[in-house]
Amino acid sequence: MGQHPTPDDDFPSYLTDQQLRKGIEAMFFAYRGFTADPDRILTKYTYGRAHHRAVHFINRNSGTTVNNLLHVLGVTKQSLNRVLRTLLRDQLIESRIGLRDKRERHLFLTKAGAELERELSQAQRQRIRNAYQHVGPEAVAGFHKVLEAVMDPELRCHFTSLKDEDNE
Amino acid sequence: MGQHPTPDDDFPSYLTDQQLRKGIEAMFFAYRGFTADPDRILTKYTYGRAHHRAVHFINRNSGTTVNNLLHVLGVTKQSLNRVLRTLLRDQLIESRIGLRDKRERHLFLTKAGAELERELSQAQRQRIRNAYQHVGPEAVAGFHKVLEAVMDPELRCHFTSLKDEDNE
DNA sequence: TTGGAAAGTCAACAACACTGACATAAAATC
DNA sequence: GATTTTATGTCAGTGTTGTTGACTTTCCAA
Repeated sequence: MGQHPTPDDDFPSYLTDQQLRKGIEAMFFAYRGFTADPDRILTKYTYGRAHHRAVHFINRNSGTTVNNLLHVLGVTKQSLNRVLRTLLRDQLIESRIGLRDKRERHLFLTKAGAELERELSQAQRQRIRNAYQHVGPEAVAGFHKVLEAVMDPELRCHFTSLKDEDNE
Repeated sequence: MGQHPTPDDDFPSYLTDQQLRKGIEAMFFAYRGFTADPDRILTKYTYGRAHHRAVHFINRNSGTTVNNLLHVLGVTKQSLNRVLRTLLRDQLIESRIGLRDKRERHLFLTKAGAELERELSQAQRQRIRNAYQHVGPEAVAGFHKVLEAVMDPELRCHFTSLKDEDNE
């Protein structure tokens, strides 16, 4: 099954189990590279990947609530709270009580938090930029298509909602 | 910088910081989907993602040594050893002393280990297959190009060496 | 024969996820 | 107005996965 040596229209060669496994391994190795630069930087601050993710999405969606953030990140509030507490303690983020709904806390980056975010995202962007430049726009378009198709549908809405904001 | 509103040849629109950030977030959400199915299965066995990775690469490269495996996985021998110990205990893998070099341990999947590997990879392949089918071969080719370009050069050799074996 | 590589083990630790339980405040509903 | 639900925060405990450092055994090779 899937090991068909002579591909035809019904069974295209890019859908063999071997090709799929190549894609799986490429995803594994690429994700390592994808997180390598920020991880290296974060060790300087005794922070981890979770802090990066929090800072990234607070910058991306300034004023987001805790509840929204933990849905986007897909973690429990206890797990997120641990990260937010250290970021608040170190004054990298700010938490403001909601105006309409006073139960909600809206999260913002401080000046120092924005600086950290920039340092992390610059390194990560540089790697992606190099890769994009190397392969060209058509490959990048395909890359985006596949990634979106691989997402869970319920996670995809978080992504596309962010994407729509870009198109303003 | 990078927020150029009117892209030209020197600064193509697919290399703006916004586009790069989209790619970064797509990678984040897609990786979640990518690991979701195996993770769900693994909880049944009280195993984790590290067990999946070990089983995957032992299946991929049957008879591999511990040293080779920890280079591919990018973890310390202590971390890998903990995983291998439980897999040995549960008789999912086998460790044979090397014939030429008796210090080396060559790792093999048992029947039960091969079954687990199949269960995990089938779920993961199905998701990738659906994505590939949905976007078509050109997008898949671009996907592979970008992933390979994102990898660290020293990790890429592990990937390409695996890839070359496919082409036998 | 000696040096060093390969493998395994033990201990300690840290990051990051989980569950469960509990508290507080405020909104929403009955 | 009383009750329920929601949003948040916190405490305790647990598990996986990674790390360092130290130590031993085995064994190839110079």
